Amino acid sequence: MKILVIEDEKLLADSLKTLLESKGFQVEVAYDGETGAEYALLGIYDLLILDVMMPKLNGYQVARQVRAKRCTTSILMLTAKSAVEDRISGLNAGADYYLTKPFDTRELLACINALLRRQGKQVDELVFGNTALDLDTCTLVCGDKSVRLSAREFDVMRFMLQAQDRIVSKEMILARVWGYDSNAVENHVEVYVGFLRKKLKAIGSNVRIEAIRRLGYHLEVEQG
Amino acid sequence: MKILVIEDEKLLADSLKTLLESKGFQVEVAYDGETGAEYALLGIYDLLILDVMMPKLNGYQVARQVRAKRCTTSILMLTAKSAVEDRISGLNAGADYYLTKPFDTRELLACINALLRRQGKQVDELVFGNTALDLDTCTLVCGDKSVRLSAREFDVMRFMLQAQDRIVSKEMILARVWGYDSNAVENHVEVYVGFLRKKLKAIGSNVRIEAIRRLGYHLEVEQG
DNA sequence: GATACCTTATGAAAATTCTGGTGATCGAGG
DNA sequence: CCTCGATCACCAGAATTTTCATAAGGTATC
Repeated sequence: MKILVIEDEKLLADSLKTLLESKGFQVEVAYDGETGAEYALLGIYDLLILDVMMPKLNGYQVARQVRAKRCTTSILMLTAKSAVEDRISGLNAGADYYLTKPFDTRELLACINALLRRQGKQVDELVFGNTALDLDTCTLVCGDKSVRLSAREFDVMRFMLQAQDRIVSKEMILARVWGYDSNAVENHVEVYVGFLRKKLKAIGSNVRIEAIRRLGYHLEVEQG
Repeated sequence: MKILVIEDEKLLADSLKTLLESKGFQVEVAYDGETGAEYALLGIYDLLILDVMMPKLNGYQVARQVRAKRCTTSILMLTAKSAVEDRISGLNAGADYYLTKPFDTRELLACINALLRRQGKQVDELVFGNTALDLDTCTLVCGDKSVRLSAREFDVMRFMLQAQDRIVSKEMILARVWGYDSNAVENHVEVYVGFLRKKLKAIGSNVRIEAIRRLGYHLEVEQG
């Protein structure tokens, strides 16, 4: 689970980082809105924690910018402003939750869990067509047959399943699975899609990974 | 959009119903936790608004019961209890948002919008006539028929749909889709307009791409 | 050191995209 | 109303790009 904290108060930002890392999250920090928005748009985070009052771009602007680019990462807004109007602006700008400082750390963690749960990233299996991906055992299951996936295969498969009906580009898969700063190339994705197709067929799944030229891949249920 | 309100204070429940219906939602009300949980488990609602203090089953219990049955309807908890512990219990019981009474109606509506937005129920699409361009799957949809567009076809179609009623010149399309510095020629546009017309006809769309001599192209809805 | 996994490389295959040409259509001007 | 030039539609095949499948070399792990 990757979380991006966008917060200009260094003290708070760093204590957030420490808190969240102690709970097993991967955390990165941006200290102003502009770099925050830039990071966020990579689309590799599961959650943004976003302060409102910041230099360069404020939190509302960051949220709007992120949503305008059709980035669907969950946003938790965190701010000293407690007026109702501010909460409304935050939610309308695209935030998913609004918490006012000072906040209780247990409440923050409960919010984070609620948001991640809602993303369907905490369930123990992802289902598509007649096939399920068991997140505990990294196994593809179809009827009474099943096959274990390697770590990479699993990451790629999970990302595609989470995208649901949307088309996922190879860049997105690369950024998410290999990391945006790795030097992996698109052929890696192609090879792993090949592996996955083979394993899907082996268990008799009706799920097909369809290639869409220039755009990426797309999951489909085979009709027949 | 269907909303279920579970609230024992009849006055509040009914005013919520009125408010939400005035915003175009379909609303049903349950006046205690037991019947509320029963209704909720039908799985036909897009959102539950759930009071905590209620006879028979309280809000936490309802939420837990709903989640235990793997029902993923969004839950907005609404209560007079404002202690942090209560908010944490609510979120951990499976709620997606926690609002304390008395609440501002505009804030309530902003929350509801945020929750429904997160459900991704509204697909991203451009609509014209009886036809829609699904931006997630790059597909033209008309009734129950649909056809996938190639990357170029999609770019051209999107540009025209975004132009709405305006006439778009071939230069504009070239600049926008192929890039102002490419060496593509106007015939490219003509060819792709041809492709699009064929696909529009194939799905029975009433959208026509009309050529306007010397000026460019224009979308029209065929009258019949 | 055997096994599984990840990365890199390659050529074949497939689909999209581009090209040039031909015939159809339109509108202006006589 | 007819002619002519310009514009547009359409087609078939070429060129290019993208994807697939496979193999082989590295690396980590037990």
